[in-house]
Amino acid sequence: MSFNEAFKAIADPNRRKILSLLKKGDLTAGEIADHFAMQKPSVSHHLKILKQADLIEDRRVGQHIYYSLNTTVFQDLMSWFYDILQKEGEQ
Amino acid sequence: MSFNEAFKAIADPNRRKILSLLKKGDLTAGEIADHFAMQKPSVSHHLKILKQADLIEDRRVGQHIYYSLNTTVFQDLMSWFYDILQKEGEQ
DNA sequence: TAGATATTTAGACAAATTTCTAAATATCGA
DNA sequence: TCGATATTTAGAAATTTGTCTAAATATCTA
Repeated sequence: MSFNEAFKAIADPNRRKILSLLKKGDLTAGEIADHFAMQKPSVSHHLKILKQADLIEDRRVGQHIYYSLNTTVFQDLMSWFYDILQKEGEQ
Repeated sequence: MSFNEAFKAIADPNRRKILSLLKKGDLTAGEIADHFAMQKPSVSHHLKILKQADLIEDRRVGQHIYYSLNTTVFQDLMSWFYDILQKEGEQ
């Protein structure tokens, strides 16, 4: 179910940028928002979509909510690409 | 420019299905449309989006237009995934 | 050249998406 | 407990997307 959600999630350049930021380490919602021109509620919305697609996880630490990459779904997406690129007979 | 277009193109499940069909071999627009419940102009629209994203190519043979995969852009998309999955220090 | 077949283009419309502002919720620290 | 800070939720507006029908274009064959 989250396979299609994940593909839709990464279709947005802002969300791909969020994923790239999180690759370097966990960040709070506010720290992520600092990298964008859009308002915080908009960033929050993108975070929600990434979370629903299981591409990121969150944990609250006091007032802050930390976001981190969840790489397991990425593997599934990669598999789809591998499958497309594989030649007939190689599968 | 077509990097973002490609990510958007593969976000749609019907378009991913078209790509999977073409993996097995080239098909005409009509043959592709036969695999879907939607009308031919809708399929044609999806083919146009995939073509603009450089994910497929077309060539006319008489009345038919054959579509085929263009795998070069897939490599670029894969690279993005690789980069996300790579751990810090491994890059 | 006329009719049939294959496909795309045009234009309309509903649904989904992206962004915003305002308000709500959660937590901290004095 | 109160005010400040961090973040999300709600709801509205503009844009984009996916699909349809009708019409146009291209090619083949008799």
